[in-house]
Amino acid sequence: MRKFGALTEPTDRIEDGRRRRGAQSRAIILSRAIEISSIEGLEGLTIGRLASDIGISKGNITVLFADKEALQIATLDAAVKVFSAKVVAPLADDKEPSERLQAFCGNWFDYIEQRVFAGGCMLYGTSSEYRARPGKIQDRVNYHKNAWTKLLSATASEAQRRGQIRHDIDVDQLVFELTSFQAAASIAAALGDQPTFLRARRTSRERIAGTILGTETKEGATHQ
Amino acid sequence: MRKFGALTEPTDRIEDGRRRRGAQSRAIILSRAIEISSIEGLEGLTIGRLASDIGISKGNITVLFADKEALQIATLDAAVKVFSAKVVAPLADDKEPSERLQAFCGNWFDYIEQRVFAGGCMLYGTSSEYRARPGKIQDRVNYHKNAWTKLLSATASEAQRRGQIRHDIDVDQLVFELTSFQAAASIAAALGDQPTFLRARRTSRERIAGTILGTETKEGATHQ
DNA sequence: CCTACCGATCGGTAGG
DNA sequence: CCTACCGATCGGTAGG
Repeated sequence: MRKFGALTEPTDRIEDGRRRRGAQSRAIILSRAIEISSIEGLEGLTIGRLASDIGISKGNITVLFADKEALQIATLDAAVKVFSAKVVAPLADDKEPSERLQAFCGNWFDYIEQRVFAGGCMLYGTSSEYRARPGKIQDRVNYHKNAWTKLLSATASEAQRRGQIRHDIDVDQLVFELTSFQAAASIAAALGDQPTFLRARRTSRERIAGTILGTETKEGATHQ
Repeated sequence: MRKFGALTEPTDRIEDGRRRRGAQSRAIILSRAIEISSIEGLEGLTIGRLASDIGISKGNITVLFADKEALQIATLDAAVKVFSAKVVAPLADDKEPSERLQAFCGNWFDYIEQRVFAGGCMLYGTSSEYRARPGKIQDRVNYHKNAWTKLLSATASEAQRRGQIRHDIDVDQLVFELTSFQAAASIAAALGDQPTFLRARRTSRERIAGTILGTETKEGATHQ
């Protein structure tokens, strides 16, 4: 009897649009939640303020996210999704791994410079915020941070296997340094400390270039 | 008439001990305030919890610290005082500046390892917490962070003038890297990530050693 | 029996 | 150094 309706998806058995509107509300809530928690932290996020900012009821938020902790985790996940779309996704897999490593980090600095979030990178902000507070949120932060770290490590290792990165380079050491510079850059950007931010970007670029064999890069390998 | 009392200082014109007890209360309050805010952040510090933890009234705290922001700044200052006593003060001025630079950073890692504060170094924790929140607290955080950065820069510059550090070394670059590694180490220590903490300490030590001329250090100058 | 949303209010606690 | 309150807001939930 029922055909594909014009306004309902085949998987949506409810035809009055409640499910669709729910997804829309979730997106609006998370967008504002990211803005707030980028500046105030995930602990600074409150259901009441979030509701009044958007112009909806608190009950609406509770019904969509169960409780505050679930909202905080959903906010973190949504922020990481944006990060991933800006930094990770644009990279074509057909690039050489050494170029991809440089591009991942380059994209990261671009994404910070574009001020996608007012408080810099949510990954590093929440990493500091929950460093001493064990729980579900800390676990989720570590999960996301490890995903980023492992992406860089795996890319560098692949480059090393292909002979693009020197064999005496310790990949874990390289990634430790790169993420340390990113953490410093994220704070510098939020503080408006442009010189430190630019120094971090330059340091990252040259640190990677200094590990690469063969082709001389324009930046040179003048890591001191 | 009044001579130097046994229990009162000459500057204390009130002799019934109120000023002394006030200072004692301040010290007790600040000690607990540091413990709380090291873990929960300065924004996670609340007057009510602080009072009930110690077993005093909220009014007592308000009377000694005026308002919450003043309490937060006093807590930050008190934490930095502990940091300074552990890391900066023990160093004799008669040491060579290159040794002093290595010792400042070595002391910093020791102080983190000793878990003086549960949440690592308050300087880096608050630097992240207030990165996007302009105000008196952010100003104070920047003041303290600059003092630490400038201490390292001045020491390195002095070492360079005396020919102990290579002339091609950019001191600001060196200090940027050292403080980036410290920030990463502070978070790693709070998270219980010992490998990353040890890597940060080793990286810092070798980064400094790699800049030093003449005498070969035991660690070598194998910065890659 | 489900989801989405409302106005109102729950018990507690915030800074002052 | 205390109790006693205030205007407000917290996270969460009631009935409709």
